[in-house]
Formats: sequence, structure tokens, C-alpha cells
Amino acid sequence: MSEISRNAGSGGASSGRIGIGLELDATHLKILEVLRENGRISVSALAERVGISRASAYTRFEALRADGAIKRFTAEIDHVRTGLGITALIFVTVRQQMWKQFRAELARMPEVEYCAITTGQHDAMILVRMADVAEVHAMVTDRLAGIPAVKATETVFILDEVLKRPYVLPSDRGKPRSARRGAQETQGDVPLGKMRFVGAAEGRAALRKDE
Amino acid sequence: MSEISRNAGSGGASSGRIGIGLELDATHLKILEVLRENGRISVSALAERVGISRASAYTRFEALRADGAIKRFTAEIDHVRTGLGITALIFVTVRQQMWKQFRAELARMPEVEYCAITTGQHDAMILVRMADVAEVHAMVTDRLAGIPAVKATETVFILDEVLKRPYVLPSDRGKPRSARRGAQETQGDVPLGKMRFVGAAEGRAALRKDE
DNA sequence: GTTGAAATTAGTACGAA
DNA sequence: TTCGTACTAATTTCAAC
Repeated sequence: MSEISRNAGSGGASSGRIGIGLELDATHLKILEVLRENGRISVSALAERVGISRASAYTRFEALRADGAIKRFTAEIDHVRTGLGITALIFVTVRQQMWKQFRAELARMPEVEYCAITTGQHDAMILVRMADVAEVHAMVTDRLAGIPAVKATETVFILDEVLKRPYVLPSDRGKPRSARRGAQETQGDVPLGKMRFVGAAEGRAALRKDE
Repeated sequence: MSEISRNAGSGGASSGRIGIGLELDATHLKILEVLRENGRISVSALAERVGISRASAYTRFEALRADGAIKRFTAEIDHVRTGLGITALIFVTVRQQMWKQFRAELARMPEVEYCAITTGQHDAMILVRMADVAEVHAMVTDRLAGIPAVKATETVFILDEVLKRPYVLPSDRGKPRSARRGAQETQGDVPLGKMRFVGAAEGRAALRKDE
């Protein structure tokens, strides 16, 4: 089998691991589909829904876990119920050569749910959950601004989370049989489709695999 | 596993439900802490780790699910393994009075993992997982640009996902016992702490609860 | 809210196709 | 590989305290 070399910029899932462990077939994907909706389903019930025997289900389930295709099982909660109903995005411009420090500081921020390094105008995007807007403000001005590695920030509030899937799968495609609308390639608005590849990217390589 | 363990596609991603069902105490939060790391743990083992009896664990577990504090259980996967190792953020400017249509189109895009309505320069942020950058480009130019409701887009690629927690909890705070660095409130850079509240927000209310 | 029992189910280890 | 079965261990449920 030929080695599938994911190109360097393929950042995605944060795991620096190279090398394909196992080839995922249609059955594997079906298992992941079921597990996405019900992560606590028993392997027996999983086998039934996928259409394989119990023994096979155990084998494949274990293989997916051992291979790392399934990282872990978790829950999804209602943040309003837990009192952290305010969600904000903080776009951060990181001072060059200080990525390691920035990353270290991130580990000390439990209210950060997600952080990604991006191309474009800013260097990183942080998603935080807070009790109120004042806490967001405090976070940005007191915590983030105090980090030397942080050059600038821009905060945006999330008004509504329209869609939140645990993950997407290749098998999801082809589902929406709804018609593609008739070729409206011509657009009147100018800034449509603007893509940002450039930006302060020199120091970004320093961030990869420091842990 | 029996009834309490199974969760169908019950909980919606963004339920606009108001009203607190049950008051979450420290024990509830501890349960959520354990479940965040291991969503498939047995209730018996959960009881042990939380420090309560089995019966109490079952009761509280059930209550959290019934109340909606726990929306569902799911898995976390490695997108590189599934062939969708390219992640991109697409910031969308939505034409006013066309939010409903925009939302309808979103439902037809299985490659969209997350979509949030935001304040600021853009109106929405979409996170997509793709096989390669060409697919991202195709998605933006062919699919999104074809939607009348979409006025403009701006695409940014995710180079690395530094941090990804299933969720954050109020009990997470106070954890980082690492010292707060000595009060560096003075900053030389100007744009620090810029917050965006304004923007085209008139039509946003129309998006809430249409389904 | 807690313990301790029984009943059910899950997980494992073999064969055989 | 996958399937089917038997065996072992664990969990869930339900009872009483």
C-alpha cells in the first residue's frame, strides 16, 4: 500500500503523529456514525445497528480505539445550566518567537474550551465560556493582556450556536440530496470568497510539538 | 446497557429552552468532570470516583440527562484518520432578512461541524472539515457563494488545534495554582483588547428559533 | 442517601465457516 | 475476517435499612 503523506500544512487534529494505522472501511465509518449520536451505546447494540456480529463489533471497536481513530468518549452539556452561558471568541495576535510561552499560559486557563492556530489577520482563535460579559472583559484585559506573548486581541461574542456536531465524517457527504441551485457563479458583491493565507506566520512553526 | 445509558438524537445543539430544571451542586459538577474525560464509564465506577453510592450516582446521572444538563454522549475522533484533515473557518456576512434561508442551507452541509452567530465584523462563523484545500475552496465558491443569503465570506485555515476540551465547567476555575505573574498591566501595543459589539445585527433575531 | 442481594447484561475466549 | 456459542465477570436494578 502506498503511504499517504499528508502535507505539512495539514494541521487539523493537532496530533503530530504520522502514519496510517488502519484503513477505515464503510463499516468503521458506520460505527463512528452511531457512536457520534450515542457514545454510551453498548457494543452489542452497536453491532446490531451496524449490522455485524457482536464479536466483530468488539474487534472493530477496540481497533478504532487502539489505533487512535477514536480519541475518547465524552459528553455534551448545556452551558446555560452550568452557569457559563456566555460564549466569546478571542482572536489573538501573538508576538513572534513567543509561541511557547503563549501555549504555556493557555494551559492555565480552564475557561478556554478551544484554541486554534489560524492563518489570516490573527494568529490564534480562542473560545471561552463565561458566566457573564464582565468576566470575558476581565479575562481579556487582566489575563490575556498580561501575557507578553500576546500582542493584541479582538473579542467577539457568540449570540447563538446554530450548529454543533461532535464531528463530521466522509460518509456524511452525499446525504443532502436537495438540489444544488442553478449555477449562480456571477456575484455582485466584491469581497466574496476572500481567502487569507498570509499573516504573521514566521513563528508558528515553533508552536508545533513543544510538549 | 439499559435505558439510562442510551441517548438517541435527543438533545438539539442549540436549544433555546429557558428555565433551570435543577440546581447543580458540587457533586453534579464532579460527575460532569468525570464524564467529560470518560463518557463511557459505568455508573458504578462513576460513583466510586465521585465518592457517592451507586444508587445516588444513578439518580443524579438520570437527573442530569432528564434535565438536559447533559445533552448527549459522543466520541472524539482523529479527523486525519478519517481523511478530513483540513480544517477551515469561514466567516460569513449574511444579507439581512435572509437568516432563515441561510440556516436552511446550513442544514444541507454535512461537512460543517460548527456554526455560530457572532457580533463583530462578520455575522457567522463556520468550521468545516475537508479532505484538502481544494475542497474548501470549492465549498466557499460553489456552495456558499451560491446562496443568496450570503453576502460575503472570508476563509481562514486552521494550522493546529492547540486545545480542544469537550466543555468547560465552573468548577474548573481556581485550578491553575500557578502564580499569576506580577501585574503587567501596562502594555505598549495599542489595539489590545478591542471588542466588537457592533455590526450588522438587525436580522439576527430572526434566526433564533425558526425550526 | 446508603448498602446488599438477585437478575440481567456485558465482555472474553474459544471454536467453525 | 467474521460469526456463533459458551463461559466469566461486571453492571444494573430492586429491595430493605
